[in-house]
Amino acid sequence: MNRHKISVSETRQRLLVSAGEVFAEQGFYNTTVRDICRRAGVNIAAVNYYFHSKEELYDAVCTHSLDLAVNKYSPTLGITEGTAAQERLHTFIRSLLFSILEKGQPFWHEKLVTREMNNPTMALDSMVETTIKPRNKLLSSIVKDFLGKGASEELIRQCCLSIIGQCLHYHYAQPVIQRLYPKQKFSAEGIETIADHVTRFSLYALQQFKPRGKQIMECRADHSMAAIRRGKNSSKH
Amino acid sequence: MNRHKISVSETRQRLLVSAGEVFAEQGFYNTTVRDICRRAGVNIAAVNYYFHSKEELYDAVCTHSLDLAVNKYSPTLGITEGTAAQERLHTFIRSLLFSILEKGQPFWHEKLVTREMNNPTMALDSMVETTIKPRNKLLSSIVKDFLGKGASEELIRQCCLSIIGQCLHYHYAQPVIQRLYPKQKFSAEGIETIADHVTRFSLYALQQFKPRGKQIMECRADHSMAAIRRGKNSSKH
DNA sequence: GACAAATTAAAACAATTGTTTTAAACATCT
DNA sequence: AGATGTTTAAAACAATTGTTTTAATTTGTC
Repeated sequence: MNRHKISVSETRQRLLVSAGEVFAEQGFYNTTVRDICRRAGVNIAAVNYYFHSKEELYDAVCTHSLDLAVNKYSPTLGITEGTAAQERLHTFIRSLLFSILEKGQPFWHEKLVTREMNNPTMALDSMVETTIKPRNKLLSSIVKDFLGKGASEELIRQCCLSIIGQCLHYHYAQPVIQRLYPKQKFSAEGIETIADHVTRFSLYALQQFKPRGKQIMECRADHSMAAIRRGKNSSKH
Repeated sequence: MNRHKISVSETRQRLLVSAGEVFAEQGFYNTTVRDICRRAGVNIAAVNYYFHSKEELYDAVCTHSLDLAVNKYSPTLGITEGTAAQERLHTFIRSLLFSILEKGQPFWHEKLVTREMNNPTMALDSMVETTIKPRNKLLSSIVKDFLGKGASEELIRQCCLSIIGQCLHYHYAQPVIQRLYPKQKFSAEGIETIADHVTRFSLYALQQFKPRGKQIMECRADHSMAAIRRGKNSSKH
């Protein structure tokens, strides 16, 4: 009977994978269960047999991809307390960009989240709690390091939105970016370049927002990014 | 007979208005012709009578709203050659933000374009030519003023994307911004505040990108934005 | 091998979509 | 007023969606 549920029927897993692929790519509303089943090589009825509906399948995909995300590819990764602020910023931006622009299962969740931000389903509320708020908190702490104690909550929030906005734009506007700049590459190499720019752009701005004082000199510092770049892929073609 | 086509049946106009409203709000795919007709107080068959299909109705809305946009509310408005670079930047950002965040007929077109950028239909290609490319060219020229002659095409492009990205984020991520910051207002007053921040943020970054030289002092200048603010609504509550 | 449960397959269902048909209502002109 | 062309209204159509039903097949256990 149901003594040992070994291999919860590979069909279920196949559905989960195919659904993750399509949902991350096209979003909830633009995806049909027939498409999912076709890719999974599975009968249509399977989605209602294993999950009870398209919605619950989507929920399953969300929690499953969240598991993958937090366990293996959290944007917090490598950002410790001790790290210098500008490097923490760079790491944050880099991870975010990779997770929304790179293809592949590990990055499904961020794509789902990014879609939800723009085109919500019933899953958004939980995503706000599990993913967006923590991510925002992390970025806020980084921004705070730049702006200092005196910075208002509003300014911090606005700067966070400016940074996130720059990143997500490459995801949201991908169709038109491809047309405007056909040479724009979204390979790993290309994403690194984008990350470098966004970091530099934001760094420059943040440094200027800092209250008047000693940083007048250091804000001019161009070696800030150089220091970040060094040791990664300093010689890129 | 068809000697003088007076008053092309108010129904057609009602359809055009309702369709513009709904398309701008929900995009092409999420809009049903039944919804459009209901709002217009018109029979379903009317859309196929006056326009031949949902697609052609959408096309009509696009060209009609483009007319309104270029004739009355072009983002070029007020940006002349002589104006100071930072004021041109502020004007550009302000107009863009207003046209995607404010409600109302005059701003339909930018909302349609913004939707197309993310979720293309057959209309995107023409929009790229008529709206996006010109707008990009304008912003590029402004950015160039900041970066100077020596700036590479790639840097200019990246900075433009950073600026546009910051603005459109407020449109794209509106559902989640509302949840994260319930106090965020998108009234005219609120939009002005956003425009001020995005301008300042971008200004600071651009100034730092400028090749080394005289601007070391002036980049620190906080009065740049103050000068812009002055004369608009210098005392806001 | 036989029986029971779990899984798969095919077909059908109900709801929604854009579109078309059909006829009624209206307007215009002689 | 009556004929003619234009516009509206109601209903039906075909295609697509998520879901369910029904029966066939496979799997596990004795």
